[in-house]
Amino acid sequence: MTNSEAIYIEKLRNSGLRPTKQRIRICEVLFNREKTFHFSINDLMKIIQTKTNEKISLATAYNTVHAFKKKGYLKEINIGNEISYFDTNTQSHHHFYDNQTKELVDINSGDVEIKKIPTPPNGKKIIDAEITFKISKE
Amino acid sequence: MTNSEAIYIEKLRNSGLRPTKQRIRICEVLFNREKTFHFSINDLMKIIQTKTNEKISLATAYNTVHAFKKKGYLKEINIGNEISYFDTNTQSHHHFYDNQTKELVDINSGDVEIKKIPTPPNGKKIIDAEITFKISKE
DNA sequence: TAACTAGTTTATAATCATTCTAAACTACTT
DNA sequence: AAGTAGTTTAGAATGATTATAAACTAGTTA
Repeated sequence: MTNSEAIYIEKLRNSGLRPTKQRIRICEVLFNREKTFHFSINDLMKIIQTKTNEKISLATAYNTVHAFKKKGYLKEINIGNEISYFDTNTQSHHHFYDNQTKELVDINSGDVEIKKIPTPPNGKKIIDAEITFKISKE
Repeated sequence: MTNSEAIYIEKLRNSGLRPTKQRIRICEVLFNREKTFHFSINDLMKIIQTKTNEKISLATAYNTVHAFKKKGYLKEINIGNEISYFDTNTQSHHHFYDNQTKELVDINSGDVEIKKIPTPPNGKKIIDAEITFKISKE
């Protein structure tokens, strides 16, 4: 057992999720990284198929990613509506979105500031604000 | 022929789109309004079925909405990735999005101001910036 | 260790929005 | 009146996601 495995087993147990082979593999793929990571379920499947011998079923990938999202380890990002992207950076932050390449790039929270905030409709409160800066080739 | 029909026929012709029955009906549903209007293809189908005797096929609804988008009469909005919404307000503007009710509300451009704008990645330029304020019950 | 139970995984089927297809139809031109 | 290019249409196809239900497994208890 590698060192990181032990960490993920701990993490999963603490979240009330049983540390199964599949979940540990997915943790390693997603969280064993320097930078935060954007991915689709399809990306995740490809990475697992390439880097691991074990097969993980598509349903498990969906189940696990949703479980991790529920626990706050992943954030779902909805841009360009075709498919869902997930982000290992779960803090509120903003994105560049390249319409041509469909690439998503995190923006450091400090690099953006909203000056004037609008009044929400009656009986509602603002719980989050996210800016998408659409970009294209110069 | 009503007055508005004539206007839409003109508008369609000027855009290089043949003024068919179906397109004129859709224009009336979408553009004969005081306020700007958010809708899904499904919404549009329902409205047409309710308010019109003529049936319009689903494919035509998609074709027409996409044609109108291409001509700049509609704007596609991608929030909460399940389905596409379209907006008759084609200017760059911001939205409140109610996660519970899935409702989308326009924000007046003057009510929001971005103070600090991040530097885009190399070779890219920012073409648009849109803020989504997620709201929920107080 | 053996047996139990609730939580998981899995292959497959089902669903739902959207796009494709190809045949019938129609606006506009000549 | 005929031609042709653009449109509409029903239905099939696609692709992401979710549901299903049977097989499997982690953790508990005896």
